[in-house]
Amino acid sequence: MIHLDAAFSALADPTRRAILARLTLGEATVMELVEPFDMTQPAISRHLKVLEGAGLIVRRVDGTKRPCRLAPAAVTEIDQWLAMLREALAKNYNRLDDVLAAMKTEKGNP
Amino acid sequence: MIHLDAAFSALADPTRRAILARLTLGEATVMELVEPFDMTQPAISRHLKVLEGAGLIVRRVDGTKRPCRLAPAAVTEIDQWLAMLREALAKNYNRLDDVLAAMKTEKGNP
DNA sequence: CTGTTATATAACTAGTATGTTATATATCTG
DNA sequence: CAGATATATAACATACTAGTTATATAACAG
Repeated sequence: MIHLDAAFSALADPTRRAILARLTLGEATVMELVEPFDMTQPAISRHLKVLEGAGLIVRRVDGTKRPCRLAPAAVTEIDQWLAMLREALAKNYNRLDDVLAAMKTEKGNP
Repeated sequence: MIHLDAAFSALADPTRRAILARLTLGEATVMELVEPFDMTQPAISRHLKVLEGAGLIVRRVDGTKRPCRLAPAAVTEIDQWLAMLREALAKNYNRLDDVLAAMKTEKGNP
């Protein structure tokens, strides 16, 4: 679980999430990614570096271009970590005493 | 998808992830959460505020205590958003041309 | 070789995050 | 009521983030 910090942190930025959304349509070069986002090329380049460092994308070299595409590594790690929360939430949902205790204190205290 | 920024950002911090992990075992008060983390109480209180703002936990009032437990809201949103990436990754996995193109450029360029 | 295109890096600024200590508030306990 | 306990808030320092402009590097086109 080495990437978790970097992965969640990378996903916390809306520009980076938008970049990932764009990449679901397929590979894109840096300039192709700069275009839709009203932002300078160095800014996007750094976002890409962050995404790459987090294991969310990979890049290949194609002449002077560096096409990016989605990578599975980080998503897998995140999924595994979230599984813990999902499991606990599912369990709590079935424990009525929690719910009842919450209702009791939210209403009138004795 | 209002919480996405806050949720991913909240999860980016290892202390907050550890708090959530602790909460999978069940409700805990602020002081109970302070204890295992070598950090002051105000620091934990703020982490809890962040987690609550992100929809990752909820708190009830029990006298002078404020027990926290996991909430499903944020996890659901995150899961929905990640579904997009998972889907795209699954699709790309089947597109051999991508893989071949990557292999070609990674080896010898003509 | 020269100019152009694609990308990366450096240096800087402004805003935000995270921790600390000190203090306020509210409930419990005797 | 008085003191103790549980939590929140304020004020502050430090460090990180994300953007900018200017510049470097490297490959392509002619």
